Amino acid sequence: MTQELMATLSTVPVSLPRHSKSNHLNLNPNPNPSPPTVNNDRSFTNHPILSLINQCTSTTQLKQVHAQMLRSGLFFDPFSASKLITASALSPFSSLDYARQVFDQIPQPNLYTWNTLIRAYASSSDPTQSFVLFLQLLHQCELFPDKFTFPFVIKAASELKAFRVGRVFHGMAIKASLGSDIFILNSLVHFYGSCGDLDLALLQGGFPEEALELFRGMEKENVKPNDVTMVGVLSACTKKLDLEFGRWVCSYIERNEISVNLTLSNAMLDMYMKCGSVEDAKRLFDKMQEKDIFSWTTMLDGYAKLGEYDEARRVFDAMPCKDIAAWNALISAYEQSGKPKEALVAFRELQLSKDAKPDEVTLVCALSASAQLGAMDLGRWIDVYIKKHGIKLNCHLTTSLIDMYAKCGDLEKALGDLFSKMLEAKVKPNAVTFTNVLCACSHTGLVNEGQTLFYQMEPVYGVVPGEKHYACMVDILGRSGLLQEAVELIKKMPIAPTASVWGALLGACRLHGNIELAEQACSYLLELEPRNHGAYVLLSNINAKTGKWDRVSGLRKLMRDSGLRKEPGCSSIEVNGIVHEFLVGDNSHKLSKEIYSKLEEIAARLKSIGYVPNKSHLLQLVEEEDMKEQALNLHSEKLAIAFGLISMAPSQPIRVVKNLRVCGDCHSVAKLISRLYDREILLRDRYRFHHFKGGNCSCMDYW
DNA sequence: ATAGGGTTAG
Repeated sequence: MTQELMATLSTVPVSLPRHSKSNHLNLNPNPNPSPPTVNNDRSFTNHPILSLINQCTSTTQLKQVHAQMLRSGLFFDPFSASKLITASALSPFSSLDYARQVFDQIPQPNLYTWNTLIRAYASSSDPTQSFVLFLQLLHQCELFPDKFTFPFVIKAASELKAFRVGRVFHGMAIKASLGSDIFILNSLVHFYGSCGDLDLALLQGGFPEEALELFRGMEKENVKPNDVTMVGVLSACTKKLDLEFGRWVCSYIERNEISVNLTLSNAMLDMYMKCGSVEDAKRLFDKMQEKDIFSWTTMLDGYAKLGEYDEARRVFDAMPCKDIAAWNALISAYEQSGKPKEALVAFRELQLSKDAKPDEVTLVCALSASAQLGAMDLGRWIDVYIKKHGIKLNCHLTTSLIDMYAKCGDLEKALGDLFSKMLEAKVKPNAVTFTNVLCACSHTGLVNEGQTLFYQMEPVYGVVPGEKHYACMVDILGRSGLLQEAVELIKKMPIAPTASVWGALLGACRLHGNIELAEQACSYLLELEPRNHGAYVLLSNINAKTGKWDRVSGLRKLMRDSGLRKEPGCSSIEVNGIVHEFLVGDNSHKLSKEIYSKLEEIAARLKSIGYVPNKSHLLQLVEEEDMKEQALNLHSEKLAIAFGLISMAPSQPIRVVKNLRVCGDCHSVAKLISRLYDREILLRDRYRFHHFKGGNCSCMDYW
């Protein structure tokens, strides 16, 4: 829809009248006089029915007034109709659908009426409707957009980050001699700044710069920037992380005696915080006489983004009232910086506090944290919560649900259920959705489905494949043995192959024992990421598999010399909604004794069926550098599985998440446990998913 | 005759 509109708008013949800057009298203001049905008698201004409109407190009451207006004929007076539109579109109990119905019945809506509806749509959930109306205004009636119309449609363009459409509005406003209107300029400054998040903006050097250009241009046009302008200018500085210019703007505000209200102070706070001057921000914050929820949240978010969690928490605790944005700032900061456990603790706190109700953002964060931890119980609970509260499944929420189910091992639910439903409901998948879906295809070995989707991405869904999608596709192809196809795909990439692309190829080479290609992939990978521990491990693994021990020890030496060390293995498991973490040889858990005796029991049972722990040179090298025989039993994933066996009902599958690749011995043991104890085990490691059932694993022993 | 532009979380 947006694309269609953009195309239309960019070809719109601009035939706007030039708004005279001087006060010339327009001798022929309306070449097409209104039809006779329209009553232009101004005495209606004080009509008693009109005063009723202002007393309405519900749509039902408005409808009653509407009926009276129809009966009395007042509805056919454009001014009176405009009053009804304003009430139905902008009042606190507004219903845009109803406003639109009313609008469609007005024979000759005046410009005020058009503008009111365009304005209401601009800040609605569907701002494209502003564009639709704008086009109708241009093509279906004699009226022309005026200085009120443009700020609203530009606002809609900001909301949608519709850069091209917004730029067309800018051009049209200039042609209509409205290029110096401070309201239009301010909305444009904000618009250009707000388009700065797009990938496109990054490629083109950033639109915040255009916002600043507009501000500089105001000087030449002799338009005096005001406080609202400066909010937009500061916000553009924030996007550019340009502290120097930000400071200059603050002094400009002072020099030009621009009134500094709370909003402007907040914009300054945000600029200082995000551009890296916490001191300036703190100084200003402490000095501010009046603070609102924005001031507090800006400080909170600033500290959280800097990783200063204690300080963030202090600000949060000091807040006089905490709305959902404040909670979200805290929760998302944890979730985004690899602290999913802390994120969920805060999420739980929010539910207990009853300060605010979780919204889409909160739920997306909580789902993402659940996915990171493999906490499917909580993930499912959130799924139910969404349904129970009738929360509309938008793209972000659906994508997070798909991610959560896929990462927690329910690929069927993620792909078959959620993704299909998403398409059915016409919710547009975005780049992240495709990453999750392709990843799920790779884990379930859905080569054809993955390939089809990948090639549909751009033509059907308008999502340009990025490096992550290529990496997934290389993985899907390579894993199924189509190494040559994978190489061809890499060659055809319009963007430079990234480390994850080479990593995927390397993994596939390991699986299919292609040393030659592996060496190539690895050297490309190490060129991009010289400190990639996994690359060395994989390459050693392939060489060891084919007995090239010289190369193996050479690689090991290389690793040692470069001081590369493996991060400690860590596994987590969710039991009754609480996430437990285990490190290698961990005995800090309060049920540690029971866990270790369970492990002994397992070892004995395995031994009785003839199982010999796999302590081959290969595994020692690859998985745990200084692994001793007994250390096999102390791996974090084994501890987590043992804990699951003693603490969960036999009917429940055991879900474990490990931060590194699962060790070969642990993999064999998990398979046997799934048979001996008749338990499903779902183990997600850093790279893929292992679903153990009846003695087998879904990865078919290739990982 | 009526009105408009701005700041925090993802």
